[in-house]
Amino acid sequence: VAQRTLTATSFVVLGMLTYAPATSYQLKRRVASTIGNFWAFNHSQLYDEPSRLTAAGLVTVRREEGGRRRRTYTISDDGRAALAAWLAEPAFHQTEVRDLGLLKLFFGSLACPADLATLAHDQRQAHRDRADGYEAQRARVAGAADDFQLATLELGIRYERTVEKFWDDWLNGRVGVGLAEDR
Amino acid sequence: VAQRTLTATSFVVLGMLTYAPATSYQLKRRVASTIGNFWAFNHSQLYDEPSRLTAAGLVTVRREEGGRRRRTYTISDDGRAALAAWLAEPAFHQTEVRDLGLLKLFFGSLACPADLATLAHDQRQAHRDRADGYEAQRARVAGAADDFQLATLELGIRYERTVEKFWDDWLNGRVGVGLAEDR
DNA sequence: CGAATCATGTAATGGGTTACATGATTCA
DNA sequence: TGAATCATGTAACCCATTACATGATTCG
Repeated sequence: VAQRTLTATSFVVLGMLTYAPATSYQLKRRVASTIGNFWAFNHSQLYDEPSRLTAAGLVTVRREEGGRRRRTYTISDDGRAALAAWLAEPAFHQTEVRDLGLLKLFFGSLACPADLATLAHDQRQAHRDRADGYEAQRARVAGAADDFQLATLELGIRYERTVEKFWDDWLNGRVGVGLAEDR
Repeated sequence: VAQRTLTATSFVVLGMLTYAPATSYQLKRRVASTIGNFWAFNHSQLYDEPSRLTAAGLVTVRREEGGRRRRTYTISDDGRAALAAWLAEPAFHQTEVRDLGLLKLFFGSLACPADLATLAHDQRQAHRDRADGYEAQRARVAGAADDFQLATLELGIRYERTVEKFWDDWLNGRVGVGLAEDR
């Protein structure tokens, strides 16, 4: 039962396994349709992390005999305890927003105006699409998902609409010092 | 002039160096007061990355003779070209929002109500503080920063207010399926 | 003048990203 | 039945995180 510091990835895997045992591919699908919306995990992470958690005794594996010899992971009591402990402790970490578009905007003075306009259009569209997608998803899963998952989705929608509006305002000259005062 | 794929960190460093040559510590300070607000870089990254960029020929170093033997980095023409090329190319990468609080909310069904309430209070306060901080900062730098940097800050403020309101609504039962319809 | 903070690095570990590979299904 | 996609992994490299360390300043 080797000890190590658990990462966000660890808790994502543990959390997903509380719903039901799963293979890495199933984890990938569960993640992709939920938190993967705003926090990307590439599939190899979801193949690696369960191994580590197994080594730490937080999940157990069972490998198929024949065929593909798939590995199915199940959360252990220790795993549930670790997850519960994490949920109970205060979350004082800063939110990270990693947005290449925003980074480019920051250095906008170095870019040519045409590229900036393209950037703004692309970003507005991308965030609008994303918001639309979330709303469609919400309509689809409204019955199945629990309130917490729906709340997460709700914040996702609000976030994307906020950013969409920002780029729209930017394109229309409504972002700037001059207008900062009128709330 | 070794070739390698440039990362976001690379462009942050290159971009910061366009303002003026800088030591790693100065980079750290410039970053901390701007994009470091929402995209964290630990200081060793800003000591490592310039070395890599030097190896790639995108910046040049000059080391002090006496005293601390500080290294001062200057962006090269190749560096400017690389930055310009990046700014000109379309940005089709998904925004990443890495928020531990949101992750905990997602798994809220596994937590006890009291911990969830604490979480919500903490998050609301944290995001409010952050928004207030940004507004203070905007007031402070309004004259000095360029429009693009101010725009970045503006989005930061809108983002934090959105999230603050989300947690506030959550605490007041105003996030949920029932109310989804009334826009 | 001692403590705290500022400033400037290096080292080690491990997690994440990318790329490589290939066996199963599905579907035209 | 061939192509495309789904599914299931492995391997290597590199960046990011953490920890370690220590010399300069500042300030009470």
